[in-house]
Amino acid sequence: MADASAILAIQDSPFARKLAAFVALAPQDLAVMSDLYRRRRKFAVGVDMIHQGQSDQSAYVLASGWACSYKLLPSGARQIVDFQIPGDFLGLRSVLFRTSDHNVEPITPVQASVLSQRDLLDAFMQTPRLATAVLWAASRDEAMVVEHLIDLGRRSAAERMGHLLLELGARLRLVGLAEKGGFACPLSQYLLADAMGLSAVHVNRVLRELREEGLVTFQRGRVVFDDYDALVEFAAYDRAYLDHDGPLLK
Amino acid sequence: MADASAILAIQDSPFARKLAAFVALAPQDLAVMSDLYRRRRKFAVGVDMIHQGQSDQSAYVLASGWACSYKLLPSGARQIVDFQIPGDFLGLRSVLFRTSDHNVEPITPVQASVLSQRDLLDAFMQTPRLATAVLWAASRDEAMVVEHLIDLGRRSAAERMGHLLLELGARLRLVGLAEKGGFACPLSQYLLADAMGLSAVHVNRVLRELREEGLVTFQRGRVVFDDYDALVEFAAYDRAYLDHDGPLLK
DNA sequence: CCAGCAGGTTGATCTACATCAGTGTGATGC
DNA sequence: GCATCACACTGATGTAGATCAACCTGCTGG
Repeated sequence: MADASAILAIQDSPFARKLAAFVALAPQDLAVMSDLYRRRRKFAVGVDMIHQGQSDQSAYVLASGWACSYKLLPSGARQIVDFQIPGDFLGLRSVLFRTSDHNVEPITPVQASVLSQRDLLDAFMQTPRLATAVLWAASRDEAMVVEHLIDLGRRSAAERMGHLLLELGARLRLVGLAEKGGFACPLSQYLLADAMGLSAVHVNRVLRELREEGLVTFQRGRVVFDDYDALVEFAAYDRAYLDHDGPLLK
Repeated sequence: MADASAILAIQDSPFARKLAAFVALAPQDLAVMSDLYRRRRKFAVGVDMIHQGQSDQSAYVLASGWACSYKLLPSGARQIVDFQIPGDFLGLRSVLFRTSDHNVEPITPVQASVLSQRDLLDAFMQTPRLATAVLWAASRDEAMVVEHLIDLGRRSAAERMGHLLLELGARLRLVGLAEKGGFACPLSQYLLADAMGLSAVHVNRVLRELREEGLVTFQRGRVVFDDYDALVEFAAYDRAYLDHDGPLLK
């Protein structure tokens, strides 16, 4: 069982901050989380954490660093499905199915807590509130994938880019990793291209356009919202979808 | 409690057939399902079953007919996220969040069983196996959305079309609604266009190309796979992803 | 101190798809 | 028996974004 200082530490973790936005967490929930959070592993940039087609994978909670989940096509093209930031689950689907249907790769050096299928189910039995919170978080992830699908299907390259940056901003704010007006962002234009179904060259042009329009500036690893409201308008971003202002379940 | 004849009837339903592919269901699971399945509603073509932005929605299980879930953009464009066929859940996310983030519309006349949040949670408490099966089904749905995202991001129009038709075939086969070599399909070229992020005009051309290549024929409401293996190859379709050959959990 | 390299930037050309503006056809209604 | 409507189909033209081929910048390492 976790001791008091560990519980204080967990309360400030990105994972707890995120779940707390969905469900008000009691001390015993935090204690269970603290136990879950214990087994840490480090991963170097570019070394896959989860492999497509491989079975018996663990799931993880990102403690620090950024990662991305992606699929490779026989043609060699790749599509990034989502980026993961601290507090995010990854590989939940890989533990439910026997084999993983996607890859996960660190973008920066990463620290993550390892969760076996057993750990997870045990934790859920102990505190149903936690299970509910995780189910909510998983549904939020699915809603983001759907939003991403809309990006690729029906939005222009510039709208997509604006939407992605707004979404990342909202997610980082939730876990305390964004300052007002911007955030530090380790994504290269190649990664952005693979996420948005564009070429790196075109990503570059789109970023220039957004900068020249005075909407956002993304340069040397920092995103700055030059005119937040105008960008929201331009990208048809639905504020309601990630910006909650309090736990949904008290 | 459901009687014996009701249990026999449920066993043949698309819903039970689908879940049985994931988890071997015991008689008491079927009894609970039969109770869930009781409250039926009918919906006419084009009348939304679930509304974007509206709260306190029910979830449904499709008993007969086809539906589609979609989002509308301020520009008036729409993107179909997925098609639903008999046995599919719909609106699971709408009951988890307070308000729905998407619409669901019947494509043909539809019969569906209504599930309140309460019904669902109660059923899960009674038979955890059923809960597991539903969680699996939800994860499969998410995997399909991800695959659809790959379509839009990195596959050509023709590959997308091939992929969609193969996927629909596999899903229909699972619930006993496809014959070998093809299936009845009520989707208009407009619906296909909205699903694949194309114009209806281009859908028409793509269908012609696939037909002329001798891969698939989609005409007057029937899809016929002229050369299944070649189409799988062409569309880079991963057979493993929907074609299971037995319950994953005994 | 320079070599090598990853990432960013720019211009020229090509192409897959959209858009527009029709024609054809079979089902439904009065 | 003709009007209407939904859907399928076709050709001409326009455009967003890909691809190729440079060059530039700031790091890292020997």
